[in-house]
Amino acid sequence: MSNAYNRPDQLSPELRRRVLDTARRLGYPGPDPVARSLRTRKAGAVGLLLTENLSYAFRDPAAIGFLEGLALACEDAGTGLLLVPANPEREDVASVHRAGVDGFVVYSVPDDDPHLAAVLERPVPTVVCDQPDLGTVDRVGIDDRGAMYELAKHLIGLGHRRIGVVCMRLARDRNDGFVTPDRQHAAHFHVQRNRLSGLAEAFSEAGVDWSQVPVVERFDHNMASGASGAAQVLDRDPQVTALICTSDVLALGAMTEAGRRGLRVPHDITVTGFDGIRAGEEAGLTTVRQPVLEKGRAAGKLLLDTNERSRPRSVNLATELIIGKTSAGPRGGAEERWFGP
Amino acid sequence: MSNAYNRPDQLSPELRRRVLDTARRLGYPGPDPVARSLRTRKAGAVGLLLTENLSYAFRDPAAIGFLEGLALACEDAGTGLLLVPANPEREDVASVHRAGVDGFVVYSVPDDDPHLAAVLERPVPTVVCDQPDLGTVDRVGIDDRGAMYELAKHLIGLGHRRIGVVCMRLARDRNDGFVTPDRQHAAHFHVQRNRLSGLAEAFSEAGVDWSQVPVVERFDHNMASGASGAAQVLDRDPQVTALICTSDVLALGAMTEAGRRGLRVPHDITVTGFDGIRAGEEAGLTTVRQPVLEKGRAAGKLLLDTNERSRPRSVNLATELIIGKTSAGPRGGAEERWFGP
DNA sequence: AATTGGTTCTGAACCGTTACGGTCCTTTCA
DNA sequence: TGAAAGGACCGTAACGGTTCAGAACCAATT
Repeated sequence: MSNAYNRPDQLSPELRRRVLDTARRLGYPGPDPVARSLRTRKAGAVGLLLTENLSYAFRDPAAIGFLEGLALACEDAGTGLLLVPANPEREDVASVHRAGVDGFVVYSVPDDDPHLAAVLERPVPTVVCDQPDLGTVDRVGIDDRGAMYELAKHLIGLGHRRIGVVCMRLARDRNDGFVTPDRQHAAHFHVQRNRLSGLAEAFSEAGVDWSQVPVVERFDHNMASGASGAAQVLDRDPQVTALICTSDVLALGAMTEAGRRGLRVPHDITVTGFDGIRAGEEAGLTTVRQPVLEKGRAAGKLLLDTNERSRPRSVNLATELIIGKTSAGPRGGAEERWFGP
Repeated sequence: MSNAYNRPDQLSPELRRRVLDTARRLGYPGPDPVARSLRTRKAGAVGLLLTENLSYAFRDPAAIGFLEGLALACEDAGTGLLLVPANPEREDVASVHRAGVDGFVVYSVPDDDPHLAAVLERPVPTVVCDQPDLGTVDRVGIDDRGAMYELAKHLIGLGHRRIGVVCMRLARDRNDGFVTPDRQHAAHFHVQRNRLSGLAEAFSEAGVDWSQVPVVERFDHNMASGASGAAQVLDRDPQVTALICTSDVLALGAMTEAGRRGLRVPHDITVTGFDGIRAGEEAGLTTVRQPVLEKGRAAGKLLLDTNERSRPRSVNLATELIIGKTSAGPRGGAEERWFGP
């Protein structure tokens, strides 16, 4: 039977025809994919674990880019891509246990996420993305710390010393508000922790007391969060000359808030982002561009690469500092004078 | 063993602990999801079939919205979402056969697609989206024909009689160029066929000879296609007063091309789209808004609804005509005079 | 005629789980 | 004290394929 479907060369055409005929007559719907998977130990799909609600993946431009790249790699290999529902609110990891997949890609989850732990217990290859190097599984990421350090150096060169920061969530608990240095240091999101640490290092080197810098955290990642985060920073210290956001989406929201307050960007205030999404590009945002699509594709390639893997591989992709139209010297600062009246 | 993991009430805590202990000691990685699926006849996932390359789904705003809605529904039900790789170039339907899923959602594929046929042969519930009503499976869609008819009536009311059309691919073969009425009528994409037919009906009623209207088809769905399609129409007949596009993406491209030719929208030429995507909204595009997210959610709900289903259900969602800033009366036409000098 | 070689076909084992029914032991009540 | 009832535990049979060993058959060679 199995041979009739999958191995036509093993039997005579005549028998094959007869088998298939009676199969159809009996209403046999073709080999069951699950039974096949059990026997062959191949599911023909890779699982994607996201910390956010599944639907969030389709709302964040950077996540969409990552998905596109990952889908590209899956497509090339002819495997399916299973989006695993991992509600961050619940501790329920059953969805991870139930996922019939040949491997997992884990995208930007907090390092203490129970879903991540559940994935690592599964005896299948795994690639983590935007996570710390676990040493046991493959990793894809960028140098968040170095990239942010470079961006900070740019701002310092422009003369900024009094700054504010708006960042994404730092842990699984909701904490919309100012962030203590302790919380920054202990952040469970690798990406955010390293971006903040890059900033802290650069500004500390420039003589800024980092513990006095207002850093505001937002749980939800959307423009509204960027706007309200910027508002909170500006309420605390209206004198800041630059708002550094750890994502473009937040930065776009921050620009909205600046406009609402009559602050011109970059004349009155500098705003920077991170990611290099399309909307930011159109707004001329100063940011760090990271190859999100390539990141997804690299993750997929790593996972689906059947070659002998000696030890876990770690891939760092290159980023690019984009100097846009949203950064300039502080009001009355050095840069300003070159063009000013 | 199974009970220790899944049915703690069936055995004493002491035994459970002992079982789990030795399991860990033996390096048992937990129940195998595939074997479980085979036994319980539940895969815990639904499959999504797209006609395009998988990665396309993450590039088209309307598709992204649909995916978001579908993901929302899956999330609510705690099921995974398997993206089935169905390369339209190849006739290879193995990916459909290999997909271990409890049901399929089929999104906007040509009605003669072999992948669709393969899905319908599988003994699992199916929901088709933006497809003709097959009578045998659930369906979700909109009244493409009626919506486009209404949009056409709006343009006719403005005074447009000399129009051009840019549409998406009408069949599986690439045919970038003008479309004969025959090909329009025989289009294998339900959505495109009905939108064109709505247009044809409205303009015929207004005394326009539809067979003389330039209709240009583009295989790839992106802004560049919209631009080149518009160019082809305008080259054929520079006198057209309105460019009707069957999607917002194409319309945005058409507007780019108009600008390139020094044509002001809507003063010199009217451009309309279909879908109601964000970028179109920002551009003030006259279009038909369809609830893409709701469409995805409805498809998921229909599929995951375990209630007794009497006969296949068919859901039509409401659309809304959006009169934007890209439509006005033709040059020197009636509308123009009201505001003109 | 017996051996060899090759092809086609059949049957059984196995993949890892869950569902089900049976055994055994303990408790309860007449 | 004995029978009935109930709970805990265990063994086994599917689920539906794939794979592989070997049987059966036929033709060619010795």
